[in-house]
Amino acid sequence: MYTIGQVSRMFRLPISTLRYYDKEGLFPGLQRISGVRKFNDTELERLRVIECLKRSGLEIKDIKQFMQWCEQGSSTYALRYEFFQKQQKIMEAELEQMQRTISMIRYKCWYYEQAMKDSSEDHIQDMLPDKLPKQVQALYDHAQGK
Amino acid sequence: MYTIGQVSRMFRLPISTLRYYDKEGLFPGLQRISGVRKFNDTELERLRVIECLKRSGLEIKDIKQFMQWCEQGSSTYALRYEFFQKQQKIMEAELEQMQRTISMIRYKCWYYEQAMKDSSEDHIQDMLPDKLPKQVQALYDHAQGK
DNA sequence: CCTTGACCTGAAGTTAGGTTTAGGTTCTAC
DNA sequence: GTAGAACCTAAACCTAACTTCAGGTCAAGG
Repeated sequence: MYTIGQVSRMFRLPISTLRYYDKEGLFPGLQRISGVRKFNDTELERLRVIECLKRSGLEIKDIKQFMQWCEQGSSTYALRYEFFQKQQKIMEAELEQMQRTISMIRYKCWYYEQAMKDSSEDHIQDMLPDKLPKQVQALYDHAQGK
Repeated sequence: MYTIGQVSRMFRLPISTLRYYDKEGLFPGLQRISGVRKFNDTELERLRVIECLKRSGLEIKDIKQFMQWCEQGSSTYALRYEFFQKQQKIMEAELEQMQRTISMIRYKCWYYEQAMKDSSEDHIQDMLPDKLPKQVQALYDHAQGK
């Protein structure tokens, strides 16, 4: 069993954040001994899940809902399964978006490298929108979702 | 040349957002005719870049800085190049993080599918941390950054 | 003339996810 | 028995990125 200070150090999260999560209901059933929070392995695992779900863009209230389902036992497996299925689809779409964003940024890197060499953007502008060098054209097209 | 209403429709952005961007200095040198904003192709291209940079997680003030460099002409190519280089590195790290997050979510999908079949998590818990089915173990390990 | 639609402004309001503050308890060591 | 460390609470504060509001200008159509 761990105190809030120990958990804070283990996860490199401010104590205030852990208390905030608790207040928001992210640790239903968290044990307390004379008012002091006691985190056990269940809570550590939950905290790992919280960090993952936060990274996936979910809001605290949705994470709270999930934790409540966990608290309710095996009757909510189906709900929890759907929850992750849905989030998986969202994340896969976001991944694609992110890859397009990266293509745009890589294209811009090439663009300014070239602009530095030429001391001008004119030469590049003449190649737009479909006469760029092959590799660069691929980035450019990918960025536009083509 | 386009009015704010036309640009709003073209980009599916609220008019208030475009005005906010302007107020924050994201369109330096935006033309006005008797007080009314007139967006031309330069601003449309800038808006595309703004959306990309926002997706990449940059703050308005950083985007503003970039737009000011654009306004200053060819003397700032090197700065703009570095700007995108830096952002590229950030995004590539974020992409990896995101892929780990997706692995975790895919693992959880499998987990609850299995839990539903077994009507219990016990069987799965016994396989942790390294006796999961091969494909699932790969997801699990990847999620932990291994 | 006057109404309608599209634009303008500055200022206040909103939201999420925390963080900070002020004041209080509890345990351990000297 | 008192000092310090580590915990507790409620409530106020913070920030970014918008959004809403209240009030005003201006051009075109009936």
